[in-house]
Amino acid sequence: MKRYLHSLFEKASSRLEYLKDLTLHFEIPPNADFGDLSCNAALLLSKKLKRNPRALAEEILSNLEIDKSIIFKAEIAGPGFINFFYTPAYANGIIKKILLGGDSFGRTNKFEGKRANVEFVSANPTGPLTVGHGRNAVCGDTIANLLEWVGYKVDREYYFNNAGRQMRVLGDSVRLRYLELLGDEIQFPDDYYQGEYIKEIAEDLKREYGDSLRDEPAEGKFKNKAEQEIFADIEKTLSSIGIKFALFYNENTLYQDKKIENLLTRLKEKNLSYEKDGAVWLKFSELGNEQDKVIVKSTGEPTYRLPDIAYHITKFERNYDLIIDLFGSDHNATYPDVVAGLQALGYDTTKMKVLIHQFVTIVENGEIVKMSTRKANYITLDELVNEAKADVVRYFFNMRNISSHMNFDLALAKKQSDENPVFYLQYAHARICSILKMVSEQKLIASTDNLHLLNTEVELQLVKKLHQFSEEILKSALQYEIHHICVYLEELASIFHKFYTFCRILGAEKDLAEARLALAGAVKIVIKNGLNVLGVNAPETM
RNA sequence: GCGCCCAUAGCUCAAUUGGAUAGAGCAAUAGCCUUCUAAGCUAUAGGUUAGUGGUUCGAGUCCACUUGGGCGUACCA
Repeated sequence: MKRYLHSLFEKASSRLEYLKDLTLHFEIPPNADFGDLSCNAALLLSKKLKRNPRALAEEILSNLEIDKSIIFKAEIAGPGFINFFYTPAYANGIIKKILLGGDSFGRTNKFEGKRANVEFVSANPTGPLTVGHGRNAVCGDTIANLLEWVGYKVDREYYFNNAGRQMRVLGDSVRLRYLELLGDEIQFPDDYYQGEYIKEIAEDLKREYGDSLRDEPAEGKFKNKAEQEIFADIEKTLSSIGIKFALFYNENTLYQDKKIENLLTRLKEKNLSYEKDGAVWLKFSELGNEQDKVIVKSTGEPTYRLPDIAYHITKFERNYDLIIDLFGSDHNATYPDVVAGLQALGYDTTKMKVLIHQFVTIVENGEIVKMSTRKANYITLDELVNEAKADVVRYFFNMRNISSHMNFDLALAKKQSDENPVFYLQYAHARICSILKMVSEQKLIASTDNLHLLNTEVELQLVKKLHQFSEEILKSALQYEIHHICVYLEELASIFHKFYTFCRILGAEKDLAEARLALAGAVKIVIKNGLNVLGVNAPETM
């Protein structure tokens, strides 16, 4: 429909000069009295042309050659909006399109042939994933889904580091717990990993090797075993909420492949780095950032910025058209340096999109739970999934704008209460499935032959809501804002539940029943496809 | 101190490049199951969009300041 309206304005612009360099926006008005689509062109132009907006609207409207079979009414309202009203015949056409499109209705090929890389989670294997990681995991996966729905070929990627101080401490934590199991007296430092899982890993080692690891260094079997077991758990947790990564990129390979070394050379050649106090510094201040930062410590060890830049270079070398990083807000100070570095080296950073999500505040019994992997003070994602079900967890994280600070009330999540609207959506889907089962025993078959019989208020509303789905997908994908899908689905389900209450199928006259059946079938497809994007199941019964 | 993010109904959150009467769910109150699943529907109530000023035809949205919170601000990642 928007395409049609654009073409109308296109034609009119041959007579009205001022329409030529205007980017038109059609939006869905807040109120049905204002039509199905609304255009604020006159309001925008009135400022530029210094003319009365309503008069401008009159002039524009009289120059539009509207096809009455598509739009039966177009009128000026309020300060100068032009409101368009669809004919029911046009509106009903969407039902056929949806039934025809089926599982892929809503997909577009806008970005066909393009490749995207979405990096998310990227937690180092030092402990189980927490509820805090859940938001990153779910949102990242859903963004990847959305990109696939608009045509991208998407690689989900997990970046991790199994070297460095954190991992040394991890290995030594396991070593101490192992010695403890052998009966040694140990001093377990406060800043070591306190979690029970460390003891479990130590037990596994004892079972496997007996006491033969007494003189094993922390960074040998202890660290390796820890990494291996923790990573296995992380993958299992992710898989329990339907997330599977195509690629795991280990920071170590950057050293093995000499990418760090090469990067240092390039930075030096470009005169972007210098030595001071025995360390290597990068001239971030010259690149527009706050201050110069150390990239190689005086000990010879790189800081995280250097491998981060090297890592992103590999993404550019792998020729992605779109590179997405999803981080928690604790990274908001680090990514500008990485971007600046890449840009200085000549990479097209407009291909990159860094998304920052705000933290989840865990609330239990009215108190805020502070989480720390080190102190073993956390609630794992596993616990949450076990108690609240994967669908609830996914929906909960999907339904909020990632830039909003969200509270997660554990008690509520565990209760599986109506607080979580995912049931509302799933219930709508289950109700439709139930109807379909019923009618198959009768002699009713969904038909699009008599859609004009769908003429009650709620039926028309439902049809018009269906029109918006494809656009919601596209808009959400372009803005990387997944919560729009949830808002849309809740609105759709709400109208459907009204329809279910007021528009009976069984018992209605045959032609009407079959038309309503077609409408219900279309709603089922859209709800299922929407939930599919969110990674949430659409159950047939509840 | 400085930087980024945030503040909307009792609670959790929406609000389409700045647009029309700020909307949902939960909680509350009052109704609706002999008829396709009541995890549903209907109705009522709930707001100085943290505060003050500014920009303009028009501000929850943009700007300035104030207040309150989150995250950063390392030769940690």
